[in-house]
Amino acid sequence: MASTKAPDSSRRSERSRRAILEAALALVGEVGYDKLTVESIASRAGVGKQTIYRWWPSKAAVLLDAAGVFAESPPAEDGGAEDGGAVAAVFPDTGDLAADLKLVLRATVDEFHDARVEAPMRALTAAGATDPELGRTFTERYLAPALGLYEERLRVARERGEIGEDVDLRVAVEMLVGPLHHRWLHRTGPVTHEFAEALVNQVLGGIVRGT
Amino acid sequence: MASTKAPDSSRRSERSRRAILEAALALVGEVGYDKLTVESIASRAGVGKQTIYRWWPSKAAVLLDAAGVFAESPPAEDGGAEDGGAVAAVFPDTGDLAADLKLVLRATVDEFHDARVEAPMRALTAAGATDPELGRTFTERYLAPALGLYEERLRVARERGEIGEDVDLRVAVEMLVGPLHHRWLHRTGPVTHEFAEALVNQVLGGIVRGT
Amino acid sequence: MASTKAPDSSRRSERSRRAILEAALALVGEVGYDKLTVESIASRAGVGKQTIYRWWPSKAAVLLDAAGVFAESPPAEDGGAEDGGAVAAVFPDTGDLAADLKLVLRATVDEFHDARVEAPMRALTAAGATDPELGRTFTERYLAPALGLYEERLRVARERGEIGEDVDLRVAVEMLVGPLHHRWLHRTGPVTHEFAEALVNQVLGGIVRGT
Amino acid sequence: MASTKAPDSSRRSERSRRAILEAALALVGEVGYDKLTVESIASRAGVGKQTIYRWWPSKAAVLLDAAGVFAESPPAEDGGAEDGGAVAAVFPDTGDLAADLKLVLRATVDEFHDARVEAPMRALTAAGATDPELGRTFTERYLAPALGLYEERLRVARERGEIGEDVDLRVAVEMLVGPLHHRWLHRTGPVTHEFAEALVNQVLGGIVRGT
DNA sequence: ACTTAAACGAGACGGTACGTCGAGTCTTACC
DNA sequence: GGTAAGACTCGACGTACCGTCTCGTTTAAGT
Repeated sequence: MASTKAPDSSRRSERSRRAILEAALALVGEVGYDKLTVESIASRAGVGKQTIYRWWPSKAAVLLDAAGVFAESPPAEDGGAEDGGAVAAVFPDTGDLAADLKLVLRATVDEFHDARVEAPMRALTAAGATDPELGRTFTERYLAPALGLYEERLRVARERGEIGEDVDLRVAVEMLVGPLHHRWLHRTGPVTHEFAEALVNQVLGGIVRGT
Repeated sequence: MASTKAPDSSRRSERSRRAILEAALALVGEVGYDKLTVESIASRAGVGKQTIYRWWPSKAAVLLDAAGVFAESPPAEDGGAEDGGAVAAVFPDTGDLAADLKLVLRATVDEFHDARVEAPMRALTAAGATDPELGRTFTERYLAPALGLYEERLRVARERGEIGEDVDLRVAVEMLVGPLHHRWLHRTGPVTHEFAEALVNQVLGGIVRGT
Repeated sequence: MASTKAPDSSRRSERSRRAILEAALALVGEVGYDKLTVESIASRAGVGKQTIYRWWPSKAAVLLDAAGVFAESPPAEDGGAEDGGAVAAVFPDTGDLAADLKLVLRATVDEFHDARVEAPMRALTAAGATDPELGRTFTERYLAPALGLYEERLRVARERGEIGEDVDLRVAVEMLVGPLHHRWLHRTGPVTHEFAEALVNQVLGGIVRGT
Repeated sequence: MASTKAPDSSRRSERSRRAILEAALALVGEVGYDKLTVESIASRAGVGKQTIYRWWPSKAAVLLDAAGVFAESPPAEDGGAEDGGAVAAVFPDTGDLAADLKLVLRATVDEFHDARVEAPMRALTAAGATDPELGRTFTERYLAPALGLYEERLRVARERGEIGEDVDLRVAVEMLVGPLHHRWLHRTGPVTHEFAEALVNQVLGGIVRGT
């Protein structure tokens, strides 16, 4: 079932692979996505251009993989809250739904302010907005799993009777995540811990005047 | 006293201006943002490249203006719900807040499915994600005014006592708009009228079990 | 009858044209034909690559034109013996055929030793050997006219009764020019004035023992 | 005492060697010298690139050896006139110098029209024109021995008193061979048996009117 | 026959140059 | 002086080969 010209991945140079991903990550932070060139990645990584084109179809795809490098190892200094890469992580469950959500959203706010995260994130968002295939991959690989964790936590809450039976959890997840992303992406207001907390409060409680 | 470089806008060719904006709009729909080139816009518009560079700093800026052309005249066949361009429009106020919000969000859903709107919208979102200046302009010119209309409507509702005194209206607006944009942008789920309605219901009522 | 994409030669930059031809000529002398690259020509000439590709189909074609630059003007310090470029020149006719031929062939020998001439000549010979189209052009443009001058001089000599009626003049021309080129090209022996003179003597008189 | 890098030629694969030479010969005929690549030779020969680089320094060197394959065995159907490869052959000596020269030159004309010979010959001529080292080798290996045979035949003729004492035989040889090569290489005229015969006649008899 | 080191096929690697595309600037002729 | 046209310099594209460098896998000489 292999494609007609697939390179032999067993002979792939791990050294080059990492150098490329790290160069891409560094450069997108330095010069931005539009001015990021495959040539500059190759040169920074000390690699031939062909080695990039052999394994990735576009600079966006490189960045997509590069984003995954985060989750793997490098800046893993703390012990658990790396929910951005959010592949293997588990959502906190202290029993207090509001507190758990606030914790996670506050962490997301922090990530949005981390330049090492923001640049590739904006780059991938931009690329995915325009290129459906890439967008789909990005969503499947990183976004959907993260949203799944939210949903799971909400489901548990519902089983505990904390959430209404008729609530659509997918919608609820997007109510938590969407506004934060929206404000960050479009700069419609300050992205702060306060915003995250107000958001959780209003999502949980609704905005209409209580009876 | 005229500066050495400022073009004299009084002698500007309106004919060329419109041709350029329409060509840009048409082309972004046909080939996508990445493959949209200034040269192709010039050629399609029957215009010299210099005429584009004289009046706009980048292809994104052209698109930014082109998006405004929508609101002005061409596809204005219906009677009120053109909130995407949303420059001069007024938010409906039938007295029923939920119904009004659903009406507007349903119209937004429809716009998201209109190919003439979606391509430039994604293009501008992508461009704005990466280019802060352009993003800021996009937000100020189109997004902020639209959000302002939401906020105004909510403020009226609060004055009527329908909304809690301690609700942050900016946050509330983003709770309505953010999830819809998020789902559209990242394709995390179907963008439907049902989604819009469930969203309004859950935003207004919250998701925690009522006492 | 114009081709589909012919550039407008009336707007061509003469400055760039000369810079390209001179750079090509200089470089082929410095690094040889095989290592001569279009990129290096462009860079040396201070010109975009595209400007080369716009006007010439290959580096060989550039060199072909560059060879013509010789005949035009630059190293024209003397007053008549520039028989290498030999486009407008006239064959000497002092009345003494042998002397005239020796004069010209000696000049050719000198040119073969002039590095400014040898490098492009070898380059064009090599390119023409392999690329029939280019070879044909080279022959028509430079070689055939030069040979024509020889033939003309021989014809005059025949009219004076100095050459046998049944002699094929084209063959005779090649008997004069071929051996010199052959020895130069294949390095089968020293290319000297003595060789040129012996050649003329033996061509005129033949090699079989006189009756 | 064995050097660190010299490959052990006793273990060399004769199978690969022949496959490479034949592939090179076939390919240079099909695509020409410039487009002939080491990679294509390797692929056609079913051989690793390294096996070529281990034994030859360049594609020209491969071709140089490949040319020798001719003389060895494959197209040797006739009985004597294979003077192109001309390694072990002997010049005919029927006693009639003119006839012998015409025989050989006519055979050379035929070879120039044989596509299996022409392509590699032009390739090697081109390569040798530009690369002095290779050119020297080509001349020493193939050309000089062939010219030596001519010279030998002429020397015999001189000893028989058929050729003038003061004739320079090296020059005479080049008078026979040079014009033919020149006309073939530069396409300055038809390369025919008639040309070969006129050439021999005029070389022997000279072109000035007999007293 | 068994061992073992070199040659082998394959092909990934760091590079250089290719020929093309488009960006943004500049020039020319026209209106 | 704005405009259509398009040539210009520049930089990046994605591809093709270069010559080098591992990888297993033959394969043939020496035990």
